[in-house]
Amino acid sequence: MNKLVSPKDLALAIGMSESSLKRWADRGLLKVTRTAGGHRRISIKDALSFVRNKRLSILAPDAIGLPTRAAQLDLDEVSFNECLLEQLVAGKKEDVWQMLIGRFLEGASIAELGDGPIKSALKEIGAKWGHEADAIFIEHRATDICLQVVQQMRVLATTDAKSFRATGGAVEDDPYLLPSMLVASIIVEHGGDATNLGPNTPIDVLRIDSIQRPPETRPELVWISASIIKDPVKLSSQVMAFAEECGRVGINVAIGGRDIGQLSLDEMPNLSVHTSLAGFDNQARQLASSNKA
Amino acid sequence: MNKLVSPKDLALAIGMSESSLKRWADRGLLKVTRTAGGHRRISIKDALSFVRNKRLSILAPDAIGLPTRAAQLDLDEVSFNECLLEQLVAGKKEDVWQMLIGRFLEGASIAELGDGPIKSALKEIGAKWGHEADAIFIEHRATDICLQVVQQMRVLATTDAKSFRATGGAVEDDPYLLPSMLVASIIVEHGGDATNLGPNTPIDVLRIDSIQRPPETRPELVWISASIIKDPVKLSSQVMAFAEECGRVGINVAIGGRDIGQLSLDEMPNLSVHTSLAGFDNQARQLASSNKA
DNA sequence: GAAAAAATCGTCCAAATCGATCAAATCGTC
DNA sequence: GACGATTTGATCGATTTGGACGATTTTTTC
Repeated sequence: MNKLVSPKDLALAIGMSESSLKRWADRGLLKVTRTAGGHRRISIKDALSFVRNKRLSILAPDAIGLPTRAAQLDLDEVSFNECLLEQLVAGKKEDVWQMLIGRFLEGASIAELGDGPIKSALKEIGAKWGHEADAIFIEHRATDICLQVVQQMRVLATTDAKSFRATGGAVEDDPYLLPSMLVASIIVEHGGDATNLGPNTPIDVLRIDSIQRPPETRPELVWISASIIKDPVKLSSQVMAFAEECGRVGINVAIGGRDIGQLSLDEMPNLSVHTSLAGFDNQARQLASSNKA
Repeated sequence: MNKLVSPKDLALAIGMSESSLKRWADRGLLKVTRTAGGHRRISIKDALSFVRNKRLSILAPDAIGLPTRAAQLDLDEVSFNECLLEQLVAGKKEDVWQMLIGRFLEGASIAELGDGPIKSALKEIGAKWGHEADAIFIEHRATDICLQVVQQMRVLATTDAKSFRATGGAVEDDPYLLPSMLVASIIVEHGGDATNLGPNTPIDVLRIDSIQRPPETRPELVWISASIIKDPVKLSSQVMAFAEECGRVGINVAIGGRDIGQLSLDEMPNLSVHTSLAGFDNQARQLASSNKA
């Protein structure tokens, strides 16, 4: 994953000329290191970030040491999702990695991938089998694979400059890691600084990292993920109270998750209820752009 | 810490050729000492300053690192741990990242870092505060930061060739992610192929990915992490039964974790009880080397 | 301690890359 | 379509890199 490639290799991989690569590097569009003798070397991470930013596609993955991708360009969305589900069930880590990271590099957003293939695959996996041991096995393994991929996307999307801050996690008694990790990654993708408090995080804990902080260090957004809700009534009132407190100090609250429908939440100007990751994506984009100005 | 490395090691570590390293050394760009017979030797200190100076990135840390033995507790070690604890409590993601990944790149093994700074910091965090909201906040945030770092080490350590296979996870009702992730990373560090089934994984689920697989695809090692044990008696008998079944088909079982002392386990040839990550580390090393032959 | 195996030496050379230059291709505008 | 501005791709001699070689040193093994 962390090999160095030459400008020629990368040029070959993306079907551009070596001259252009060198020029882009010299103009700072592509991060390069130099050998002691002055030759340019590009880390895979920087190469991939560049490919994604420039909206290029990798035509010859093997030129930069990436495993050749099975012909997926001609796969329509439905069969892509089916194929991913198949690989996830089979535990083919590398194949899943290639499929998802491939899409990511072609410009797909984390939210798109999370709402689409990942969500539908995990939903299918959760639904098709019961709670037998083998069902749990498939689910745990698939979750671990997805976690690794999402974490990798988070690393690939990380930039130095942080445009806004956000904190969040999954509610108490919700053990799911992935949704909250996805939201954190989406925030990072938009240049934000995300603190993911992970699964099983009571609202009181979110309060600590938001309202109870000194004003300058407060996040601009708090996200709440609720895949499993034990006590909808209690959680509803907790969220409402929390959102109101946040509203008084100008913090936005965004909530989403599989079981979000069980909550009854009043309308509030600073409270967004998202039924998909796309909602978080939009909100993150808005926050990022408003902070840039 | 006065370890010497050869040009080949350093070349491997930074992804350059041995020839170039030798040439650079002869040109005076890289400080080298010579053995009596004329072989070049480079101190880690000089190697790192060279790498920093040239802004090269280290690709294969294990090439210049040695699996060092028992942690040497000098003053530096203590203040390093104190500093890490401080940064973790403050939530300084980047600093923690830099400290731990830095150590990793300098050659520290994942097991060392897990047994040393990470374990002591999280233990301290868990102990010092009670179960108030702010304590949970600190703990969740610190755990997330450590998880990201360990995940990244796992990626950095990943190689193509897989020398052996292992599967494992944390026992039922144990929600902790980190220990099992650490073990998975250690396996990968030694060239193994690790399937981490994550927290809250019943023994029956481990059975699916081990004994119940077709013989050729069975893992050679199953690890069990037990940070929290709800029913020690039941778990003991479950583990014993599982280990016995594994023994019959030649699978090794390794168990460890904070609350491992609560279990009463009989001696078995294929069952290892580890009180630290170093135990897993050794076992992984043995498996890797025996498979290479 | 001697023999065998592995690592490193210095040297050589083909291939890759450098920076610079320039013609061709592409773009935006009129 | 014409035209200036920009981007791209190709080419050049000079330099750097990486792999190969037999000879020597270091490490491992018995």
